Amino acid sequence: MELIDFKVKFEEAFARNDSLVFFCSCEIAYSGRAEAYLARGDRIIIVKSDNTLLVHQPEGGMPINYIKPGSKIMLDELENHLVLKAQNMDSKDYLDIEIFRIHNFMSHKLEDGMKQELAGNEKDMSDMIKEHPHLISPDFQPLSREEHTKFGFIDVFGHDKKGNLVIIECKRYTASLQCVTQLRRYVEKISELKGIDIKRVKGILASPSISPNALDMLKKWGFEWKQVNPPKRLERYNKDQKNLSEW
Amino acid sequence: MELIDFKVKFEEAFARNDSLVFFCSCEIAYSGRAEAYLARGDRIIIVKSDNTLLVHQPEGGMPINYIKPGSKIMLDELENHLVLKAQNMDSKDYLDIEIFRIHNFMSHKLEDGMKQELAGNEKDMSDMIKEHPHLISPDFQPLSREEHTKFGFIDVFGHDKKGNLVIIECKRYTASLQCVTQLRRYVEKISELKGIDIKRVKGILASPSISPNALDMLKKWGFEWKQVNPPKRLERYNKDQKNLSEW
DNA sequence: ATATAGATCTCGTCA
DNA sequence: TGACGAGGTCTATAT
Repeated sequence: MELIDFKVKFEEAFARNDSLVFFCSCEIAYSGRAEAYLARGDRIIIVKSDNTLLVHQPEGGMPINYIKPGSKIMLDELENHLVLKAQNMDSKDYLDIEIFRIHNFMSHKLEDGMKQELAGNEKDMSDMIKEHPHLISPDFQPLSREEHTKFGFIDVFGHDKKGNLVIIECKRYTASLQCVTQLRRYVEKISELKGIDIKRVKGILASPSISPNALDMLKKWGFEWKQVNPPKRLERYNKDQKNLSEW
Repeated sequence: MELIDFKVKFEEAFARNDSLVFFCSCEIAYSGRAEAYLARGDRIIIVKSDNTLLVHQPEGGMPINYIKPGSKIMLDELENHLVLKAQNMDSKDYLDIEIFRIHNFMSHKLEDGMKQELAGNEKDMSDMIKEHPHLISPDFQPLSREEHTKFGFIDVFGHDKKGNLVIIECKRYTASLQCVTQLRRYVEKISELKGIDIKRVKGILASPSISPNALDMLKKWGFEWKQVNPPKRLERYNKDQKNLSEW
């Protein structure tokens, strides 16, 4: 496709507020929170109806460049090529795409107001622990599942039969050193805020697995690890789907 | 475009190992590290030559669904619609896209082996501090900029004129509570590993700004904050670009 | 607006 | 391969 034809089509589609995608050979400069340069090559460029811009290379899961929703986008014509400029004033990001050749272009008005339902995140996991406290120990009595309170962002909070406070930090993946320091910070904060001897505040890390160093540090600080797997509410639905398709 | 025509084009392009993009009306189920369901709507679907699959809604910067590079992808024909299935065995992720209508389709073999050059990341910042230690204090004498050693992943390591060890943690953005606990962990580890009184190990957090709570905790633990902005090597190049375009 | 932490985080790097 | 931390992280939530 000739650049000049592309320019017309781009501007028509952009004016209609279509979503548009094109394949091109381009060179890219980014300036904003960092500075970046990407030499010439073939890329997939997406401009959404909310003025999000994404640049993908032909391999890899992440965009190599992007500019956030609500940016200013304009296509300028230079002597022998085009420059697609995107600027986001909020984040102070600037992206310049010098376009030398267009391989393909397409645009369409897309209609979609759906939101994804998701299960198996950390919130679901802390809900599960509060509902089934025996997953932690027969001794554990949950009081609340607080997210954002003045006491901190504790996942599950409760006590044991000896009258100790119990703070549980959930992780849906292998717990790392960072998770242990997070738990430590909460235990110290609660002890300080409630004026309770830190020996009476028990910290428990609940996760499907834990790294060796994290476990060392956890024990060193007198905390416990309890193996808990995150819940998957929709699993059966998907199993059915898969079984169906296998036949 | 008819579904049956799309199926032919998709399979031809997929066999050629093209990158391909299409707009469609679809319904999506995901099962893997979590479980998700997305009701019918118009989306942008990208299949890359490395068998990455991305699903974008017409608004927003992030993909609503995706499957990592190296997945198995197949397009099945059902009674009145198609199902695009993507499976990644490594990450145990399964994505089923039920396709009811195709709005547009395009494919092309894309050639790109370029890597992006990026400046202004945390590594650049720690390099800058090692080169210009006065950014921290006239007292600071850097010894090394280690990344991954047995002592931890300390950004800049050195000493002051009183013979104290100095550990610097750099952050290119506003430092949070987490950054302080990270610094604390490094200071404790170094003190322990080198058998040095923890009072002789100074922790310094270098960042453009710091949250009030993080600063409180930092002071409480006897650490210091030093305001340092991350470097931007290519800034002038981009400034020139911008000036150019403004004329 | 800022602060805080999760994420189907992803990605690089090193032991 | 697992562990660890950065990221132009992004996004959601609460203050």
